Amino acid sequence: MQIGSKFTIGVHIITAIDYFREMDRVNSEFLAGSIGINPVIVRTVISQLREAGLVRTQRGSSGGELTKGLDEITLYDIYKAVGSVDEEEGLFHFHEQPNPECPVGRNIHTVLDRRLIDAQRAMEEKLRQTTLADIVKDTKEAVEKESK
Amino acid sequence: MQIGSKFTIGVHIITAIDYFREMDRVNSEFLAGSIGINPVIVRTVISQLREAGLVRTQRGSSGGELTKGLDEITLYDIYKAVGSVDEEEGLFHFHEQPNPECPVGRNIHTVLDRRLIDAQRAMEEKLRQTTLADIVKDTKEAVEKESK
DNA sequence: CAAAGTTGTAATATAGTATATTACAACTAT
DNA sequence: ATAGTTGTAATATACTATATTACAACTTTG
Repeated sequence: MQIGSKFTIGVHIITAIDYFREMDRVNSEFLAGSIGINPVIVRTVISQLREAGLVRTQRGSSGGELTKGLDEITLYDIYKAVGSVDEEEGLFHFHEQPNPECPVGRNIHTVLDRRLIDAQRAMEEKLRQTTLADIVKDTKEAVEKESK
Repeated sequence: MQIGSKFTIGVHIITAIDYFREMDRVNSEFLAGSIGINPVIVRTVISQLREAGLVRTQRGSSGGELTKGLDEITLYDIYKAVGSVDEEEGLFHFHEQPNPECPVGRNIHTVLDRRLIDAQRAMEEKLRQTTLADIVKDTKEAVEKESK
């Protein structure tokens, strides 16, 4: 099981919006071309980024812009914005009907849950430690290296 | 997206095998009853636990036993055993066709990957920190509390 | 040894979800 | 006014998790 690609798509989108800031025509079609997916998916993900307050876009008007500095946007913000993991359900799918008549069955959930949440949090904490400034910086450096 | 329930099922199985060690007839049907799933799923998961060297079972002969001490089995061992996350693919699904003709497209993968792997590892590291001895101990304590 | 019970596994079904695609109204820019 | 763009709904497709049926191989029991 994997966390859906909307997360990396979201990162790609924000990176590209900044990277191609000077250019015009950075519309959903252009982004879709860079990412290698359908433009509608781009617009869907951008909608989620907008709802999360990360980008501004306008119906009819091409392109969009970031509402915050790159260093104020973390991977976690995007992960959350696109709903990579359902808030209610969590990262780990627990079997749903442990038997309440069994001592193990009626306690395993409580016993395990704390640990599963901890593990999920540790992953999310790592995502908080990288900002989009890091990503754009590394991307530019990688592009620099190419021309040598 | 969620990590499949085979993981928590695996934890439940090992916990129950130990918890009901004294009893006989801890077969796949009994376990299925405790977990609330189909016995075939139990046998499938047990097969994976066996292949990972965590339990011993025998065709035709009811029940099974652990091959290690509970304190030598971590949540991570079970997570790995049941293949919660594909080794090749990783936890995060990356969009598969970023455009190599775009500077962002051809570098985003390399730039992001390291961070995604780090995040996944942090989660897995947490899973390594809990042993099945912890789980069984907590379960027994929870059962104790019930009778008060 | 025969009968009953159990495991291991294959084959198939079903349901849920990610992603793709079509379509179009609402809006902007020219 | 015309062309281009976004936002979003509706639908299709493919993939995966889980459930279920079936049965051969094997063990245990009487």
